[in-house]
Amino acid sequence: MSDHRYRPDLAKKIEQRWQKHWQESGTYRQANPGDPGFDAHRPKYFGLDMFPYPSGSGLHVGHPLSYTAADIICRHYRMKGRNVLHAMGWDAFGLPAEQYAIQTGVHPAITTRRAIETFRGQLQRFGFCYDWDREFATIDEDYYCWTQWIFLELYETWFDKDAQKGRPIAELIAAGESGAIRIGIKNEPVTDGGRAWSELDADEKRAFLDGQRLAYLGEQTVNWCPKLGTALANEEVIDGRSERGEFPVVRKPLRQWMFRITAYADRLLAGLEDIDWPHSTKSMQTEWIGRSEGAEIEFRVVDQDRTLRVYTTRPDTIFGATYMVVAPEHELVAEALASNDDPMLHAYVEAARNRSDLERIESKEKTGVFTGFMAHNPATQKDVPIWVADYVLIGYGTGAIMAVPGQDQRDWDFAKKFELPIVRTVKPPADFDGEAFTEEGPAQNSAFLDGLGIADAKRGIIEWIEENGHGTAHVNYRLHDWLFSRQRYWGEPFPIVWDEQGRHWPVGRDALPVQLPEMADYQPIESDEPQPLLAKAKDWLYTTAGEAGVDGLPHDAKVRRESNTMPGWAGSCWYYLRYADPSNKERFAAREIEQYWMAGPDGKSQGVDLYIGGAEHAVLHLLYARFWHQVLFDRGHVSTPEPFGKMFHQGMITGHAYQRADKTLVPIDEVEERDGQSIEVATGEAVTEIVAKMSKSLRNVVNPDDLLEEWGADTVRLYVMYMGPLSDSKPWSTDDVTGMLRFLSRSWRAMIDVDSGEPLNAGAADEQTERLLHRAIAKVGADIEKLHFNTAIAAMIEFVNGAKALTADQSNRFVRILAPFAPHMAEEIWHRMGGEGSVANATWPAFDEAKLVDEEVEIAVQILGKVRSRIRVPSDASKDALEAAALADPAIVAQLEGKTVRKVVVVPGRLVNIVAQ
RNA sequence: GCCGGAGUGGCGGAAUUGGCAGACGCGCGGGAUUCAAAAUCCCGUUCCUUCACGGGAGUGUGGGUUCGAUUCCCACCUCCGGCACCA
Repeated sequence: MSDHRYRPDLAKKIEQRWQKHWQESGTYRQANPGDPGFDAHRPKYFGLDMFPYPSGSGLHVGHPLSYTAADIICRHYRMKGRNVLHAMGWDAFGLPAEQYAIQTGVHPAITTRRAIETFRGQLQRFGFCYDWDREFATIDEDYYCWTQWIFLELYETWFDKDAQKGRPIAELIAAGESGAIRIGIKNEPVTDGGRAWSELDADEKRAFLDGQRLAYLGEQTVNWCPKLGTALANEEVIDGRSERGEFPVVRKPLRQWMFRITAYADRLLAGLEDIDWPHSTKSMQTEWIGRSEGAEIEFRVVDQDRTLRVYTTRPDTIFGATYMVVAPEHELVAEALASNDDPMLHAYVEAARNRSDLERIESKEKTGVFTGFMAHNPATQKDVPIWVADYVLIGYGTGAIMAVPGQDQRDWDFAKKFELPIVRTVKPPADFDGEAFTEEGPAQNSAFLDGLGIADAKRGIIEWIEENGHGTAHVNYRLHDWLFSRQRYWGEPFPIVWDEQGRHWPVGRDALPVQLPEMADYQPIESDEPQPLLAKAKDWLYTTAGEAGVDGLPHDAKVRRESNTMPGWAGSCWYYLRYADPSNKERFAAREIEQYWMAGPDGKSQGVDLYIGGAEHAVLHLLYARFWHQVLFDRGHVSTPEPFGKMFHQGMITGHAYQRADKTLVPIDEVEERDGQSIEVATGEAVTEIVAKMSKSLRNVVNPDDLLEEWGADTVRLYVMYMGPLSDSKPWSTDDVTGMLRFLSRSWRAMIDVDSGEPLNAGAADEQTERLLHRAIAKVGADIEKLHFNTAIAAMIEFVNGAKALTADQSNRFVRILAPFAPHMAEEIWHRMGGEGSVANATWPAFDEAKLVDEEVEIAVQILGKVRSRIRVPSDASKDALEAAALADPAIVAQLEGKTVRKVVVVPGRLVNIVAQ
């Protein structure tokens, strides 16, 4: 009876022992520049995992998937001699934690800390090589102090358009004072025209500066979610519902803290070119930013003292603008309602207002009503009607368009329905039988533009528009400024106070953090009107300038704290920087430490070396974090222009479910296998097995704790990596896990005597085994770097299956390539074999190129592309030798009888193809 | 509708530059060991055809380029992800 076989029980014992040992001896602690024992000559590797949100329900199988991948990479580079930064922390502020606290009636500070404990415990049982000394949570005062500090940096930065760079507000003041800039009519900095800084009074100066800050108060139509009791960013609203909870969202004008992310639109686009990210994610960001070039054109409204400004990407078609359309929320509509009592108009606007975005999207049938106003088309000199219609959106461009039915299908549909005139200004080809013509063609019916192609016509008309004062060329973005305030409790307070005149003041850096007040009552106020929860904490809310640490006001001046909180994204925007230097009290991270881990010892690295995480954050976290990072870079606080040099998305782990004939789904526990058929127990009907998302309702969710209990961590790590390519979505199949346990068990048996538990050592090395080992070392190393973990594991399996008795030296090398994948087993064997220190610090084994090829190879001989025979030849056989050997092969000779050989194609080492007829 | 990605055995998947399709794992079949079972080990396992040797077909479908195509080109189908009246 062998007591030392590798089974789950032994695996768990080994795993617990080593996890304890690693923690106690600080095996995975990584020294920083300046620390004793730090080797500054080694290259760095910064492997980053997505910042987990510690929810009350614990880890999900998606976490171990991407975390194991990063763990293998980090362990591999460590063995290759790099300093590796790999840490874990907690994204702990935010709505879900607060919702969970409300459900359970326990304070979010408690539920969140508890959830963190659960998550940490679960992650530690996987044996990940995090440097736990670097752990922090966004709710730690030491951390959110710096989140507030970065907010103040954005507050004190303006974007210099000419330099395409964020600069300190102090430089803007200096430029004003020196006369280098003047203040234009739209309160923007200009070089000529406008007013001098000295002509402005104090309030005007303040308004000018506030209008330039990257963090500013904007009166905006925001996405208000009554159910969640908070406003949401555009990115958090999907089809008119909240991303979290899927509650209805309505539009509401609100004065809120905003980030001027639109100023960085071009920088955010340009930066994508320099980073190694999935193409799909780059294009999602590009589309989200939605840059387009065109013109803003002013149309005089007939008999009214106002103009109507439209944005168009096709100013060249202005001669075909036969009517105008404004969105129902456009201010001109309010004026129309006041001066026009047409019941149709009133009814339409009322209906449009009550129509949700969802309903608008669902029905593409064009609707609209004439407003009663006419606009003057400056190109045709004709007056055209202004309609209101909900196919024009208030949130894009100016909320108004010039309608050109001849060149725009939407306008065509509308014009047809309401019998509006259509003028084609681009000549379609003779055989064109479509409706609106949107392709390239010569201009017509367009006076001085006639005959020009679209690009030339655009240039010509923009010149004309600008010369005649009708408008200007304009670059438009779909991206909106980022709404940054939430009306909830569980978030970072803003480092801002309000004085009695209603002016806002920054809290001094020395007074940070502005602590989140303890509140017993954190129930949200479900309401149609925004009511920040922190306003209920009166003692905290009302204070003095001195107490709040505000410069520029008398010490005893009464102030009221900003009662909004930051959204969940705040903490995750910069956490990777804090991993570098998590306990720094003077700075978010010491300069030289940040520089080493982000830019590298040679300054050439583009931030994080590998960031593995889901694709669902493509336009949220990944865009926001880039924006903050670019601002910090412009202000000289970080050393790389981009935060994440390489990004990789893992696929989703799905589950199985069953489908009835009518396509409805059946949970897995309501189906039985009978005679090889899947039968729904309740009905006796046959159902088919399909792949479906894991969900509680289908009862196909896999719990990581159960997996660890049943198999042990090393087996589970191997299985999630072996399922398929990391980036693919793939179904969980518990039956397959056993294959990985068998592989580990065989590996163990190849190196350890299962009767005595002592390491095995064959007397002499078997040459074929040695070759297989070299091949495995080469393949595993190369595959890890390519993130091809499934084939790396297959290579190790092939080695173990093909190996004869191993020498101690062979075991020693094999256990080192196994170590990144199955670190506990590898550590155990390493020590039983008398290895020094931790296998995690052993060097990656070398291989000999010469041992990768066999001396003799079998190559295929084809006739007309079909394999007819195989011959064994020396692997370095020449072309001529191969051809001769192939033509001499008896099977080939027989096949060629009566045929003429026209050509022989020889690929050395691969095959011979004989063309014969 | 537009933009990505993907379609390979019963299942998950593998295939350097265009060069032996199905590595590796699961499952399944057969055998060894065992009183028996578990575990383990060995052999087999794309489909059709043949007693067999062998032959034929085959990487979503249809064409094309090539001595040779899972790989390149064209058209189409299906699935997944994203965007969607963006002027």
